[in-house]
Amino acid sequence: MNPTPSDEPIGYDPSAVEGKWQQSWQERDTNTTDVASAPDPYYALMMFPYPSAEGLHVGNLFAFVGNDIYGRFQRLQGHNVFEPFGYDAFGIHSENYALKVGKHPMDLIPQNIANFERQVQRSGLMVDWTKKLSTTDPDYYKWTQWVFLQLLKQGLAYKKQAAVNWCPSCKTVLANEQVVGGACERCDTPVEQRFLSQWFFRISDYAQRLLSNLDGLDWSETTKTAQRNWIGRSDGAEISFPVKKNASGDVIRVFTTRPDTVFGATYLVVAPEHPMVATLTGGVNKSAVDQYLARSAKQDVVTRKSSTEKTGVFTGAYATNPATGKDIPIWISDYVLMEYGTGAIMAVPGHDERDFEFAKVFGLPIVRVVCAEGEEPSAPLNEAFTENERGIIVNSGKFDGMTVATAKREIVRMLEEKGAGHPVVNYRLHDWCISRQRYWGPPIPIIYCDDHGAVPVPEKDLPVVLPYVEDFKPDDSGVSPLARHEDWYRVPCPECGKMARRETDVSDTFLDSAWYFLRYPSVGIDEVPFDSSITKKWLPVDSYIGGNEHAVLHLLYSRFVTMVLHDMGYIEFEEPFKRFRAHGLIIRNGAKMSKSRGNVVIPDHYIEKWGADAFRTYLMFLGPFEEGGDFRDASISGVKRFLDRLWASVHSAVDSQPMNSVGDPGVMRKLHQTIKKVGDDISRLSYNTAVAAMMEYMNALRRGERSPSRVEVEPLVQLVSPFAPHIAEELWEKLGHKESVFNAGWPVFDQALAADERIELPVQVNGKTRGKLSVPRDITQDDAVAAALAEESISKFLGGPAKKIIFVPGRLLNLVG
RNA sequence: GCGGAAGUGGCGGAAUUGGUAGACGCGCUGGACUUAGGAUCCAGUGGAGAAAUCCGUGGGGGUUCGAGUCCCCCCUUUCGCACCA
Repeated sequence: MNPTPSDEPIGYDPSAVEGKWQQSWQERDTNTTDVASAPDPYYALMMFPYPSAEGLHVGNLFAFVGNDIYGRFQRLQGHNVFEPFGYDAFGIHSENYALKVGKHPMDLIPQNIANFERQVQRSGLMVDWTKKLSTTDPDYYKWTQWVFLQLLKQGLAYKKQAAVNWCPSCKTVLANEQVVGGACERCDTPVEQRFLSQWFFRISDYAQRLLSNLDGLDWSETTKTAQRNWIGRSDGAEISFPVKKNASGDVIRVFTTRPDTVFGATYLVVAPEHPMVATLTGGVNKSAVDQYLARSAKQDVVTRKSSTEKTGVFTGAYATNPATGKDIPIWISDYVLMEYGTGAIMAVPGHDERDFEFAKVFGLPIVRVVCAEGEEPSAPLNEAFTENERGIIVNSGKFDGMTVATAKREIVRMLEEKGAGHPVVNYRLHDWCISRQRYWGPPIPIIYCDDHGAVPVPEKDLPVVLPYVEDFKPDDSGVSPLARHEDWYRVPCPECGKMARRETDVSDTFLDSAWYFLRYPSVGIDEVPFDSSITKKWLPVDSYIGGNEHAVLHLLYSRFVTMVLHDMGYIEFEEPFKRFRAHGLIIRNGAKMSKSRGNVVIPDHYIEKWGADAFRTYLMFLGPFEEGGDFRDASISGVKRFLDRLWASVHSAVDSQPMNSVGDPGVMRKLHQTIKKVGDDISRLSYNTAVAAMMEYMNALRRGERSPSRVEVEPLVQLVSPFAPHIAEELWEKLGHKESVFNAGWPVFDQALAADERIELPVQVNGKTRGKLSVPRDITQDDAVAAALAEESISKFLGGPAKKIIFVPGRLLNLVG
């Protein structure tokens, strides 16, 4: 006789079990991957974290566990899984924090990493710790500097004086991507404009390739969309407007996506920073223009980009509209941006909202050149008519009557014949500014020599080590703190040996993370950044999981760097991540977790109380992995109860039953259905439903106080192992196995055992469910109808004979009266 | 403004192709065991109704034998981008 469940000791002590197995994994190298000779490599990568001083929070853990489950599942499928871990520890975030607490980042970061690592280890990830990296390690950033030199070699790194975003609080330049709504992404301070000499990467050269390749990637659709929008391809034309005033043959080139409206271009507008402003401006207008330029130069970027109020000034000059032959005035306004297109536009107030507004403010002519069907060409415009789907061209000479699409093509052809225009594709994507006037980053490996200019540091001299300096605080000078350390920056020129000066700026953290996935498998190899045969074996990354906040920046930069290294012949692939899935965000009380809200959850005490296994499983159970969910500690107990019942079931099965016990047919059917479902669900990261399926099976195992037998419960240990690895190992051992459960493979799914021979067939009358019939799975339509009509509770809804019968074999019967 | 995602019980959420709406868990209710239970186990649990039955997936239309799922309009929330010509 089996003991009744209520007499069993229920519940187990997670900390003892988890400590035991974490130690065992370490001693037995269970999680170490043989990168050199693994026969069936699978690279399961997660985005490496910034090791903050607060430590790991549940948002990090949610992502790591999601990846870990996927990696462990792939291992159970027979792959040699490589799951590395590292730290993205350079950057403003670390540095600002170090300043705040009055410590040096070189002292602080190792402490943070140690704390972080303790937490990560405690959560039971299948990480190969022999391949750990930190971007702040000279052995790593040596190669980050090498990457910079490769881009330089390819002509893809260049220095230019440019208007850059300057955060007066962080005292550094920000990339366009780090400016959110005109303010610093990090501290919300309004960003100012400064003119500094900066290093840029020519990512815009790769815009089309970065865009086209997206189609072939197995990535979350939302991420691909974000990248497409960021790259921002727009098809249009460049049109030249000869300047009337001077005889030197100057032309103003404009970019437009609406060449079909060129007959309605009644004035031109150039950006205040446009190089031709000075030559255009004459006599009486000069003082007004100077005033306007001074005003907009002073204005911070926030106000300029956020206010839609139109301001501007007339230059006094005119240009000729190549379509109409008429002279039109040239204005200056800050609603035209120098960084997009040519920095000049043709204004078509009839068909562009911004131009319309501007024309209204300054009383400029508004001409209609597009009509809706049935509308009079002379109909006045009370607002810009921008609907181009149904638009018909009017007041445009021989082009009248054409659709917008046709006119676009024909008018560009006409302009081309006149030499006044040609089709052009423009991208929103700008070159990547990588200079940072800060301390905490890899020094850019350049030496400035009076005779030889900017000389790259020879590769043999890498790394250019970031020196330990006490005063690493940035100042308002616009140069890095390293520029205050002459003993560091005074070095001989590599070309001629004459005293020269190091570049004192450091590079953007996004450069650190743009290639780390290439390094992981080759960690420990000092001669090269990534060994070619190991790289060929492990890359591109098979599965990459990370946050959608990096949908644009990190993922785009990584793709760019990978393409460049591919073009240089270092690697054989040009896309680094075959498959990418963005995980969701864990929120708390309906709000995003943040320090300012004080709702950040640190996992430590949850793990202490419930165990890592229960906590991991709970995180995966609280909502769809790709959407995230609300963290509420209320329902952890349900998951722990599930693990307790698993524990009790295995113990009772092993302790009180013979080895050759047989399973109940109904339970075994459910088991095989569960094996199938859990495997399918994990494959598509539907972890919450996988957990639900296992719980459902557990309910079936113990329904009516039955004691499950060994064959019923043993495979469940394997199914649960990706989620709750420690208890799975313990129970696997209890079941008599000597090897790790992660070397045991996935339970074999038997289709025949999973099939139900009888099913509950829902019967509808006129589309409303009126009953269920227990019938053989392969029942014929006639038999099903007969059985349905025999049921008084069903047939009573059907007045007479059924006029129509819809029968979906095995699924449903619908009788239409 | 543009683009994406989403609105389902008291709560978190299921429903892979149009086919039993509410799996699984929390909570709640009842019971068992117990000196006790905020432990454990079993069972029940969308709403209304004594029942038959009716009503139910943000709101309103539509397609269909059948709609949470498809189409049109509207409302709400949320995340990106935003004077990009």
